[in-house]
Amino acid sequence: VSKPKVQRDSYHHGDLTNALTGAAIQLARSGGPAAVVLREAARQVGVSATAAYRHFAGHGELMHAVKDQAQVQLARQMRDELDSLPAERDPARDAVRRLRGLGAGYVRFALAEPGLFRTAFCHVEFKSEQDAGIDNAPSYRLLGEVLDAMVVSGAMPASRRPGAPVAAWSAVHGLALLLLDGPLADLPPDHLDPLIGVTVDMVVAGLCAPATADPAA
Amino acid sequence: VSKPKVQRDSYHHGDLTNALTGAAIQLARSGGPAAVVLREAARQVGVSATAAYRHFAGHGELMHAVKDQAQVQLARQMRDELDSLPAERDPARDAVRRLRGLGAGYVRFALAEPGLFRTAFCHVEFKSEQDAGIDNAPSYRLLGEVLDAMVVSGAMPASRRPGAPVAAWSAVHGLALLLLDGPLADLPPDHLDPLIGVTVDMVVAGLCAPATADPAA
DNA sequence: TGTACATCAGTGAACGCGCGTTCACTGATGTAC
DNA sequence: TGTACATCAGTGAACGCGCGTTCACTGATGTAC
Repeated sequence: VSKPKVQRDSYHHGDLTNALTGAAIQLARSGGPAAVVLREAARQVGVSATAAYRHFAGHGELMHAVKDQAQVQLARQMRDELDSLPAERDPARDAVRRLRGLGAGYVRFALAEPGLFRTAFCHVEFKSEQDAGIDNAPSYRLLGEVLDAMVVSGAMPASRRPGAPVAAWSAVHGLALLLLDGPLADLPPDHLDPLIGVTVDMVVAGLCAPATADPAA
Repeated sequence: VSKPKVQRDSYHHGDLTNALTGAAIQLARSGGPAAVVLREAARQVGVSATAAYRHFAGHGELMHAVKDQAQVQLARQMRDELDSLPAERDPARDAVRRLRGLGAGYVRFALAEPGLFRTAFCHVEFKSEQDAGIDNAPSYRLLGEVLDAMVVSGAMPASRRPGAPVAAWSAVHGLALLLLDGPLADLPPDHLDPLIGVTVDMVVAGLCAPATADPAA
C-alpha cells in the first residue's frame, strides 16, 4: 500500500509514542476515524507494527490519543477565532460577538478539517474513563466563559444560563454534521455563510430572549 | 459467527430484495452503519452471499437502501409525535407546540434507536444521485410545514423563515449526536429531558424573537 | 574504569478473521410454437 | 396440452485484501559492583 515515510538511522526511535500519534492524526485528517489504522501509522513512521505495542495497549488506545488531539485542535481554532475579534466597548455586545465567533469557528473547523472533526466525535465502543463527561471537552470551557460574560454583561438573562452551553453547542454541532455527512452535504459553497449566520442568530436570539418570551410557555 | 435464521423450502426466495434489506436494517439497528454487512444479511435470510448480487449492485447499494429506510422511520416517529399532540385553540400556540413535538421526537428517536439514527446520517463515500439534497429528507417536509404554520399564525416573524429549518434541525441533530457519541454520552438519564427542553426552548425563542431583537445586530 | 547482566525497545513471521466480490455452475420458471 | 429452450435466481468454492494481535527473537541501553 504505502511505503515507509522515514528511514531511521538508529535502532531505537526515541520518541515513538509521539511519532505514532502524529502519523495517526494525519491518517484521521485525510480519512476520518476509519482511516486510523495502527499498522499504517507504524508503516509511516518506519517501524514494525509490533513496535507500537510497546507504547499503546492496542488500537483502541491509539484511537483515543487521536481523538483527544482532535478535540484539542478544535478548541485551539475556537480560541484563535476569539483572539482575532476586535474588542467592543459595550460588554454585552462584546460577549455576544464572542459567542458568534465561537460558533462560527466551530463550524469552520469542521468544514476545514472534516476528517479530524469526525474523529473528535466518533463513536468508540469502549470509552476510556478519562475523557468521559462534558466538562473535560476542551471547547466546553471556552463556551462556558463566554456565556458567563453574557450573563454578567446583561446580554442574557441568568435564568437561561443553565443548559445554555448544551443548547448552543448542539446547534453548531448539528449544523457542522449536517453539512459534512447529512443532507446538506453538497451545498453550493456560497450558501454556507448565510446558513451559519442564521443558525448562530437563532442561538443568540434564543439565549438573549427575555425569560418570559416563550409564546407557548 | 451467526447461523442462518431461516430455512427456505423453495429454491427461489420470492422476495429477496426486501428480505435482505430487512435483515440489513436489523443489523443497523443493533450495530450502526458498520454492522451493515452484506454477507451477514444474506446469512440471516438463509441465502448465499452471491445471491445478493442479483438484487443489489453491491454493498453500497444495500447500504443506501438501509439509510433511506432509517430516514423514513425517523420521519415516521416525528409524524407520530405530531399526531399524538392535543390540538390547541390558538393557532400560534398550536404551531409552537408542534415544533416542540417535532424536536423532541427527533431526539427521542435517536435515543431509542441509536443504531438506526447513526445509519440515517452516516458518511457514505460515494453518494447516490437520488437522495442528495435536503429537500428529499423525509423529515424536512414535516419541519417545513410546521414552520409555515408558525409564520402564518404569527408566532414567528416571516423574516426569520429563510434558513429556519436548517437552524432548528441543527439544534436537535446536534443534541442527539452529542448525547449518543459526544461528550454527553453517559449522562444520567434524568438529565435528558431537561436538556432536550432547554434546547427546544432555545430554538423556539430564537425563531420567535422579533426580527430586531438581536442585541449585536 | 570494566564488565556481567537485567531491562528496554525494537524485529519479522505468522495467525485467524471476515469482508466484498468473481467465477463457473445448476435448479426453477415461463414463454413460443 | 406438450415440449424445447431462453432466462431468471439461486449455489459453493475461491480469491485477495488488510486488519489487529501474538510469538519468540535480537539489538541497544543502563546499572550494580
